[in-house]
Amino acid sequence: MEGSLLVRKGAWGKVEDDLLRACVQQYGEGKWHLVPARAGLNRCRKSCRLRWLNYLKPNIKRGGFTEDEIDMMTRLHRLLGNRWSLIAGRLPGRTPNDVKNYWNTYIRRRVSSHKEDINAKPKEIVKPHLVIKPQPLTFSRTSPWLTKRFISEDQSKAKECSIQAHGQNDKGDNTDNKCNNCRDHWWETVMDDKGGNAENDKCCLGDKDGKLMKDPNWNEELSSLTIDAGDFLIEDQCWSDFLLDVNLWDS
DNA sequence: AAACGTTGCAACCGCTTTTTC
DNA sequence: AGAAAAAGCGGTTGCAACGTT
Repeated sequence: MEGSLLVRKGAWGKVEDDLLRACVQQYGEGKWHLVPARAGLNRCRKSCRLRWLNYLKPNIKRGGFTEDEIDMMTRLHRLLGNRWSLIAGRLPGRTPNDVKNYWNTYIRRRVSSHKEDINAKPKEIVKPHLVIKPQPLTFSRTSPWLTKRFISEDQSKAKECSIQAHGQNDKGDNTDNKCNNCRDHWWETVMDDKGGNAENDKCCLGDKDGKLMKDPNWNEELSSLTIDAGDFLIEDQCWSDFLLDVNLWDS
């Protein structure tokens, strides 16, 4: 189908929209290569996906951007650059295409006019921003983290130990068996915003005071870090949120 | 009223990344 | 492990609507 000369291009009609909407409602999002056939549309998968994501999706917000949204967008752009999908992910109801279009019209214009103002004034020195990016961790071959001792057979064990281990450990240390179970699993959920929750993350990464654990087998650089997690994380917030927000509001 | 310029948005294109086999 | 297919992303284009001369 895709690449065929018969595939329709250009603006979508109401009938096509209805067919696509009905198809997604019936089969759900995804499997876009099947959508044209399922919906009876003479469109390529890319076109169907784009139409759904940018226009037909139910929660899409229409109309102008609010001041708050513009402020957020500006900060996020300063932090992330042209990563429109990431920026849109932080603006509920806005699509990457919306954000990109808005930026390219309103804000770029505003920035360029601002630059003209700046050119009239003496130049100020701009401090470079520190961008925190995920770094690969390295473990030695003999690290217990890579041996069977730390690989669980049952994922439910992780949840179980998170619930059981902490708060019931009257010594408050991480050396008992329950906490070893917990340590087995923290990496499975630490970057998972949806599945995990902040409470579990704090639990799995830290001791009862919210301090990040120091494990003798950790990479040296990592083990030198001791961060008071409880001071930063608020309810329902995850580590990825925290890392982003640090850069976002510290500018 | 007509010609021309500008704007805003939807859609396309090509490339990269991820997933599947 | 590697190839192919699918998904995702950002840059760019096309065009209708609107404003200006």
